Amino acid sequence: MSPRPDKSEERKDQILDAAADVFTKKGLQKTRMDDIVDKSGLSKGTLYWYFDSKDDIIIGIFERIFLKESRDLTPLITSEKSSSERIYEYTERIILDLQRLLKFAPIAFEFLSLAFRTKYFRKAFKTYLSIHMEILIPIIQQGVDAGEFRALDPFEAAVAIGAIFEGTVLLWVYDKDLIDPESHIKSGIKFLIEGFKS
Amino acid sequence: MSPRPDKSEERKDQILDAAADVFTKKGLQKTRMDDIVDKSGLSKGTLYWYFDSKDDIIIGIFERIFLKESRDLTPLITSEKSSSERIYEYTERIILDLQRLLKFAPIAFEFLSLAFRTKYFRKAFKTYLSIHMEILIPIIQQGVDAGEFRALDPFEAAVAIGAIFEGTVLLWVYDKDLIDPESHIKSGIKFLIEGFKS
DNA sequence: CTTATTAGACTGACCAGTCAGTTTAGAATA
DNA sequence: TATTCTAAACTGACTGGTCAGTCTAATAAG
Repeated sequence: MSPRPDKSEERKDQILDAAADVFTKKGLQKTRMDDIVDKSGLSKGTLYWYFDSKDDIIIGIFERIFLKESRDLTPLITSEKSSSERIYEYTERIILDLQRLLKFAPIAFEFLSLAFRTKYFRKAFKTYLSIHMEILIPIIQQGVDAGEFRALDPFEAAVAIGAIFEGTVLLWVYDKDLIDPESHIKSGIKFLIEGFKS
Repeated sequence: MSPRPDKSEERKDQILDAAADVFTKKGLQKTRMDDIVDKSGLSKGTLYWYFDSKDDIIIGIFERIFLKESRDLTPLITSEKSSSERIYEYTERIILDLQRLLKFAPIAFEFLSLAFRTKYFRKAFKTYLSIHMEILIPIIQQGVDAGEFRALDPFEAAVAIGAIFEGTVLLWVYDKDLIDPESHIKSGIKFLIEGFKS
């Protein structure tokens, strides 16, 4: 069809790479389309050829960070190992991706405030949470059934685990010198698992 | 001295009331000075008589939310009660203020992203965290000393408690139908305390 | 030669902040 | 007690810069 080779994926990546970089440095709002133009080495016309608007680019970045790279954690649900071990493994896997995510923390919180104002983001975050809950709840339920954990509400326990993950990152934002996300997530999860067992 | 009674405190409050309202509804960035003008019933000139800039008003709002209303929690450090009881009481006190804080959640996350970009906010959040850590750590240390808790790092434990608070609120932002901040904070803290004891 | 792609100058809406002037409440004066 | 006087308090039309998005012309691949 096209008399020229389709470079659209390459170009879109090029634009999103540049945008991610500038957005992270300057913030979503303070970033100008011209900043992305300069950083990408393309022109404004090209940017608008591939993306309809700044918001469109913002959503592209969001999906890249939060949705695209969803490692498949479902095998953990049916593993042979004990529930505790599987939760620790889940923790390890999340932590593997943590450095990448922390780099985007500055804009992550801007996305979060968008969750209050636009339906798209509200829905996306809801999905993000439910994916993780649907992995954790069965694992915990199995732990209860097997007598490994005491009688507890698996949903409440899963929420507590999620809170440790997210909350530790938040405390790190409060004080990046004081909090080490990796080790404090690990110790927090350990405390919880002990609590599940007692 | 002044040929007219000093209404500056009243006026500043009036402006901040209006600003808090509009900021929460529209966001820091999307809010126009004219929105605050309309809401406050004052004129633009008056706004700039009392505040130097929009940023100045934003900082005023921030301090009102995060710094002014710091209930005094220090008595908990030296109470007669057990460490667990004191942590539960600390939890109850935080929860008392939770509804007010959740109302401001939409802008709280905008403040958080400012923590990455401006020194003032970075410092303020650091202070906020240290205030809470300085209450929790001694309580936990006493629990360890008294044999109520197993040998654990009081700082790590305090971070875990803080993470439950902040993280539960974050999960609530992800899905406001699924998460009930009040009850999930309580259950999360309970799991941790059990973990401290085991 | 056709058409996807690229370039970047340009437009117009928007909005923080300004400023020249007006009003007000109390102080000073007589 | 009535009458200036003063400075703080207030007003809102205006300005100047900014920036998302558009448009037209140029380019180059096939």
